[in-house]
Amino acid sequence: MTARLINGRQTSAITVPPFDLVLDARGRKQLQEIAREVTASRGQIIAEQGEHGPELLSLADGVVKLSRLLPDNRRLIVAFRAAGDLVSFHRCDTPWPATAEAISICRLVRIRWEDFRRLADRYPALDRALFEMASDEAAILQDRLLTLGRKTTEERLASFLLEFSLPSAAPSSFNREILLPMRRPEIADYLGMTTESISREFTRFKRQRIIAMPRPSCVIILNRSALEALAMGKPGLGMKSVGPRSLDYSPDQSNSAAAS
Amino acid sequence: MTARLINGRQTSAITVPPFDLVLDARGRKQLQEIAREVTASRGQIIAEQGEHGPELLSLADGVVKLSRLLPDNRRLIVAFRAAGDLVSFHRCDTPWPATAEAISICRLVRIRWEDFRRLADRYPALDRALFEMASDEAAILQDRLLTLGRKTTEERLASFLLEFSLPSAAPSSFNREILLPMRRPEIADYLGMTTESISREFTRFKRQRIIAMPRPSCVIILNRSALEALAMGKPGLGMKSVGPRSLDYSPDQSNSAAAS
DNA sequence: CGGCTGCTTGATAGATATCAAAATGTGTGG
DNA sequence: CCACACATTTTGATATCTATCAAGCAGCCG
Repeated sequence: MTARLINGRQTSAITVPPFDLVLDARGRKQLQEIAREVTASRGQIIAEQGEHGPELLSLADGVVKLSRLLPDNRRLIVAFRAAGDLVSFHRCDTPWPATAEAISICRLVRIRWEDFRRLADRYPALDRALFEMASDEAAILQDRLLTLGRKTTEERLASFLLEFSLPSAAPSSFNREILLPMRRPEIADYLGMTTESISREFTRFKRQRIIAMPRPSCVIILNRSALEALAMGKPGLGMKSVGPRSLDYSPDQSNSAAAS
Repeated sequence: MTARLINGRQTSAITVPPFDLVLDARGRKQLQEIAREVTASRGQIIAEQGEHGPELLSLADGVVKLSRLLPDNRRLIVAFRAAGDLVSFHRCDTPWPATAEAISICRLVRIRWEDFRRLADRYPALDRALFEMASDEAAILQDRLLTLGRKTTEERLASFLLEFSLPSAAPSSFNREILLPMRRPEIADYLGMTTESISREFTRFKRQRIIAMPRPSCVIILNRSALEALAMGKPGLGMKSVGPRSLDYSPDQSNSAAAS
């Protein structure tokens, strides 16, 4: 029943948080007028990679996974989206770069690009907001690239758990508990590993008292700093090995170039 | 001498290609007025991860690598930039998400964010262009994520070679030849592998007559379709193994959700 | 209380990193 | 222009991680 959210966020009326922020009351009203709501349930494909969608999609509630496929079915989940997120940031004249699939009951807000553009012409801040979202997204993807390219399975899972626990301003007992809306194979496809490896690393974390796990979908962080050390790849703090190393390309001159 | 470019593109005056495209003559002139040119040579750090740069940087000439670092020196090159590219797409109030380093002699165009914003207020198309660049970047990063997360070393190197050969509209003999501005350790850090593995895969490709390599920095593509098959992970066309497979999460209902 | 589906665990194989050394390329100075 | 010295790349032998293959366990729903 109650749709599980990644972090317990909750929305009710038709709103698109990132855009609402930069609009005045009138703009918000116009946004609502061009917005339509639909729902999807677990397993439903919301948009397919390669397909040209005439609409911008925002997620009001639920969780969506964005994934890319190789011809032989190897798959990688590029991102999970939660309430308040835009499903994808691709430009309107470009096909969907990934397939979007609901992994829980979702409420989606649809806005036709055409209508959005008209609104954006009146509120240039919308374009700026779009840019900022896309650029934040790029930074996050860069981080994930480092994770998939250079971290061990242990470090990847640690990074994953921290990513899905709240930012943890005050370490209240609440955000120690993570309710995972995705299943093992989805975590595996998100981290570029196999279900089995995910499971083994979970077990290892449990044995080391870094986490507890009353159910497979609920992880309780017992030792956040250990997780953080692992996620950053801090050497000598529980690492299995040093992992691939990188040669240093010593700059053959003093550094002080463009950046003022 | 002649700075080696990734793809032989060439620029001369102070221009910022992606912006020039959406500006009129007057706008281009104003852009030139707020732009300053500097140069950097191989090994010079242009901007450091975490640092707040007050300027937008565009690359007029040369090649730059953008990399992220783990505390124990594992490193991943997030992207290479070539003539005409913006070095980074991060928003101005955000620190550099990666370190930028010149890997050949570079001519950089600097524009203060402050000045750029003033211009963008007059030319909203600039913000839109920025968005489109960032969103294209995100799509490319998603692709790289799939490459690093799910492809074998062989497939990754194939993807890499194709990425750095020209788009190949007409298969002229020219774009069969790739001049690599980066060295083995840099290719390794780009693909999340080791120098040795890169070298071994190159050797294998040579033995299979897929490429020729007169010098380490020059690769000639002899069999592009074989490379393409490998890069996509086509099964049964020279693959070493099937790689990790992904379970199917069969949607428990017919698909036809939000996308009209 | 079955029968599932999804998760965990175990044994093994294979891919790729690591360590070490040889070969090749590149640049410099005579 | 050639020879030498250093940097880079390639090759080889081995270890290790993680995927693969194969059962066994739970939790869940009918």
